Amino acid sequence: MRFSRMFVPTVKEDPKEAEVLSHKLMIRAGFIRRLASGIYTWLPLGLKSLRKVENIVREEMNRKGAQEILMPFVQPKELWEESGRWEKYGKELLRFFDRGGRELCLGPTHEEVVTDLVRREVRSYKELPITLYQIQSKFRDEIRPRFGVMRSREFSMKDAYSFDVDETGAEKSYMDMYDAYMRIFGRCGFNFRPVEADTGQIGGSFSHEFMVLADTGEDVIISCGSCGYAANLERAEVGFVDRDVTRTKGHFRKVETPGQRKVHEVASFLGIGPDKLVKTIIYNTDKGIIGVLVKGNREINEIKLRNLLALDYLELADEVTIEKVTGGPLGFSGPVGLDIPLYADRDLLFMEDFVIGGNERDVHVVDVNIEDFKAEGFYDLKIAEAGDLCPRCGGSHTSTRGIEVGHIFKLGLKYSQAMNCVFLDKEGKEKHAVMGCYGIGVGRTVAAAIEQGHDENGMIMPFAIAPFEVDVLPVNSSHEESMRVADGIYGTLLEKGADAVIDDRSERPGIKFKDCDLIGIPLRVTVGERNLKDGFVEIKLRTEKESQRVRKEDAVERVLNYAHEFKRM
RNA sequence: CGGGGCGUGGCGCAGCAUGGUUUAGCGCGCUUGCCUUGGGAGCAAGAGGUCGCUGGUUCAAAUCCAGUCGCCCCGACCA
Repeated sequence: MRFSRMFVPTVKEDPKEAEVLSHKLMIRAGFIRRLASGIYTWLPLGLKSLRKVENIVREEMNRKGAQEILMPFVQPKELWEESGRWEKYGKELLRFFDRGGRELCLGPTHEEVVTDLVRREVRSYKELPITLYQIQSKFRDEIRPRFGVMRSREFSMKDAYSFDVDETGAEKSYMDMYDAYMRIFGRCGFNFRPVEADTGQIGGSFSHEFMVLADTGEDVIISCGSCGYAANLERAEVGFVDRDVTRTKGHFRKVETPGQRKVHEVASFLGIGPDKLVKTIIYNTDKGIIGVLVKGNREINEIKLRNLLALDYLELADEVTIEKVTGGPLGFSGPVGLDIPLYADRDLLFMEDFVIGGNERDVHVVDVNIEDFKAEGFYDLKIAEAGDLCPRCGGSHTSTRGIEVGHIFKLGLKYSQAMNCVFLDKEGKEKHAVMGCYGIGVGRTVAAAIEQGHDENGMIMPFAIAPFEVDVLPVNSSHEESMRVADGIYGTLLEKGADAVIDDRSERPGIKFKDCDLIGIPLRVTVGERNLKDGFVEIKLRTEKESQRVRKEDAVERVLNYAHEFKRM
């Protein structure tokens, strides 16, 4: 490609609309432009990167025997009613009518369509297992789109669906996808981690998210420094060591705490640390009102709570409810004397003489122990933090931020049952297919690469997904010999299969250098009069500060060597 | 959906509290010419804005008021 002919609208100043780095850089480097909130056009450079990610995904999907299809973006209401999601999906599902009055939606995902396809066409166990995938636009009417293509409403996603005859097969399909994902994100050049994720209402035995590690990531990952344990914040378990605690029952007493509601207020009022307090949180659930106890300096993990009690509905109780149940106002609840089921975090087992609310205004109770009230049980109910114990090996948790680029999970029979996707097994009996589904946010993957690789000059794209591999840059385009040599190198690189661009614009060198850095092209061949006099050109890696002088005849080979090295990584 | 903010040439902003000397300005970008070519040059001459939209107040509105649309941020929500 000749730079002078390319549509690359780079911008010097940060766009007002962007907050996060990848978003700013993608706009500045001419990768994307916004059309409406959460809706973006991919410009040539961005699209090149996007396609490179897609191709890696395709190759690795195909390697595992998954087969590419392309399903419709617009889907009929009826299918969604069958799965029950027309009701459940909520406002993220964009619905509309066609001229005939038929109700449709824009596909936010394709379980319904693919299940419908397979149930129509697959009759026998002999046709299974099968994994189908597509790379398609999705639409989710996000409440608040943000961060450019990181969380947009219209976005490109690879979604794969596996159908198996039984659990064992489904697990094999799952592991195949797990492997494929490891290869995909490895090839993209990411520093990433698969982490255990919550399976949510979907159920199923396991699920993994693939997280690209980046300080600016939206998600928090908890991982163990000693063993391989890693999980997202929703899921991360906290280990514990059993130890004896000597406790005295029944020596608690009330104290006046006028106006002190919040943990830190009570703590500083009483002159103690917040970890000497126990918070009593009242929830409204589909199984009635419950109380949850957790150490004052920790937060309740509502996902764990939901899972523990198999709750469909869970919401903090309002003040009126709290007063009715506890007899005291918000901020003064405590377990002693409460007549609702109480679930306590395991921390309480190892606390002595702690402080709780007194269930009346301006009163707390000190020197309380777990024997002083009745809890249903003690469980892992808090949000994990760095420093907590690993549940597997007793090591220590660390916390990292990450960007979720892939998510795989076992669906089990959820859709095959709801939509009657059956086949005949060896015995001629009708069985439901066991399903799995596997997503990769393709656009988000490009953004993640930028979040992970950048400096003050712009993107530092991984070789495998950079829009170009090498930029041949004649310093002065009006200098004939420079242009001739640059053209020669560029032409040979193309012949040898490198994805090269030549910056033949008659811009001043500063502009060309800046653009090259901004776009994040991994390799640069600078052809300047100064070095050319002695028969030299320069090769510079985007990641390095200094460039190297090489004989102009050797330039192509050197570039190809680097390219070869990068590809092996 | 709640809270906050913004909307002025392509981009980034000033002007608006106190309406009128502003012919609506600045930086970047753009066009033409000269000059220049190792990190977003310089000089000169230009093009480009009914100040988001609608209505109102007023002799007079970018500026005040109301409505409306769009966008951004925080929160709630979320396969």
